[in-house]
Amino acid sequence: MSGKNITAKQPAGKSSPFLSELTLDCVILGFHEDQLKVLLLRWRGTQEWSLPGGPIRKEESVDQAACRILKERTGLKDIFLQQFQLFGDVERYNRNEIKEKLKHLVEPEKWFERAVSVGYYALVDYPKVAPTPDAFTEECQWWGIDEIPSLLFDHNHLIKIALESLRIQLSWQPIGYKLLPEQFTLPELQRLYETILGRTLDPRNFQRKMLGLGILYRLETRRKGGAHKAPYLYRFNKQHYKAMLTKGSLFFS
Amino acid sequence: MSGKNITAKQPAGKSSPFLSELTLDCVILGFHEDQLKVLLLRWRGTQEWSLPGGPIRKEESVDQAACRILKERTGLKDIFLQQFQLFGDVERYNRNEIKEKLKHLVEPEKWFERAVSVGYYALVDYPKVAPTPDAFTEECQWWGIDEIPSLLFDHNHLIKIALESLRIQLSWQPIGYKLLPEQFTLPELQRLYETILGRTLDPRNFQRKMLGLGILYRLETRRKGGAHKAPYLYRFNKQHYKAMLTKGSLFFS
DNA sequence: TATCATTATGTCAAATTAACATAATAATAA
DNA sequence: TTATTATTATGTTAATTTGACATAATGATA
Repeated sequence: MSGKNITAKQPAGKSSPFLSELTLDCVILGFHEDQLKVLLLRWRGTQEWSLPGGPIRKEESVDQAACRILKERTGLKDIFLQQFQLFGDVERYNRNEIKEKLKHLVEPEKWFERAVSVGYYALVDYPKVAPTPDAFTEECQWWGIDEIPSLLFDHNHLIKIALESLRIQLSWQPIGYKLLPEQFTLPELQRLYETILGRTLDPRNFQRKMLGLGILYRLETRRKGGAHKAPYLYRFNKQHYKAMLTKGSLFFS
Repeated sequence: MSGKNITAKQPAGKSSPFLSELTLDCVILGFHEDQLKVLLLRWRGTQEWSLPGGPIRKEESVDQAACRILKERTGLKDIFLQQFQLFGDVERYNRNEIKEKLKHLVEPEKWFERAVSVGYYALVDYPKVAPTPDAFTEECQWWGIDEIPSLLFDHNHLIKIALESLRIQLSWQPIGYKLLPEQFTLPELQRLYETILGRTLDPRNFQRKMLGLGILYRLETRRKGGAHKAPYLYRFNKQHYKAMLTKGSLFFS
């Protein structure tokens, strides 16, 4: 979210003609029960939700800030994090409507005049996350991507753009497995792709394409437990992935 | 570039733990004599070059700032502008080596402690540009993309990333024509693609693919003047392009 | 009117994609 | 123990797209 900096000292540029505030917002995505989930925070004493986020420290790079925020909210590190866009509309942050909702937490005159925010999305393994609120919030919770309420700031828009970026990147790079545990079955991976892309895929074609990439390694073991044929387990194979990257493939011959 | 704000009032966050400075850098690309060109500025009294850019005004959105900077340096508006990345390394901006080079222009203690910069690239029609320096610079000039000197800040890196983004976008969307005049021939377009992608393309396959997109409109007239067969002129067709966009096309069936 | 440089164009083989149905099997119920 | 159920694993064929390839046409100039 873009609110954690609201206790910071008075905005710098009070006398400057230039804006000076930058925050970072994180669209943390998980996959659970065949549904994409996003981690949201509820602000103290309100029913208002927003994305996790906050300002960037002077001694850390923007990427490091994204890692830090992710770590603080989920307990996870070494996670796939992708910067996807800077959101720079003039009125995205400092709006009376928002200040009114949060006035018991922040005196309206303490707000920065403006804050621009850089969006990152993270792909995490759902059960590994320990959702943790920050100083301004009292609840940190997964929300189904189709059940998200109206959020503070421009965070509904941010999530929308994050998903569009994810879909595009997913068509280029096999990053889907990052939302799954280390070992997963092909049907699980397929359901994940279907969820993100929003349409069904043919299992035979999916398998051919996915295995054809040569980046998945089939294990000896199968996943047992269902009342049906036990599926093979797979793991992502970093070696093969690197080999694939060198090839490259695009629009023109 | 990230230097225009150096005369702004003292950095805000002097007492804040959070960074507060944001600038914008613009990779303005043109195409001339079968070469990609980028517009660079030479700083007053130095041989140091950088990208055009500057801080963002409080009353303008980040996109608007990009338009403004582009307009100021080239005289052009309504141009293809694409945000491609935020550059947020801690030491990208405030480095002794840079301050030393520009100390006759800016007192070293006047520099912001840190500035993060958002990169945009612009695709312009080369002959339409009127290169214009800003307050800190005395020369504004096109440079061949392969002849760029060592630039201030992280601008060499910025250009590299801009080109990578452009190549990727070019494989998705037929944006190449934006670097050409309103009317152009297929061989011209092909040479442009070859230049950006860095490899030769087969003219028959290129034509088939490009015309197959249905977004080019062949004019009656041909371009005369060369000692050879006169090529047809084409124009981009916005109608067809929109139709194409709705289709979508990706990795999975 | 011959020459030169460049443009315009078509075919075929190979690779990729889309569409489609059935046999295998782990768990559970009968 | 056997049958049932739900799900997984897998192969073929036609359609489409891609890659590789060479020649005839023509505007300007000599």
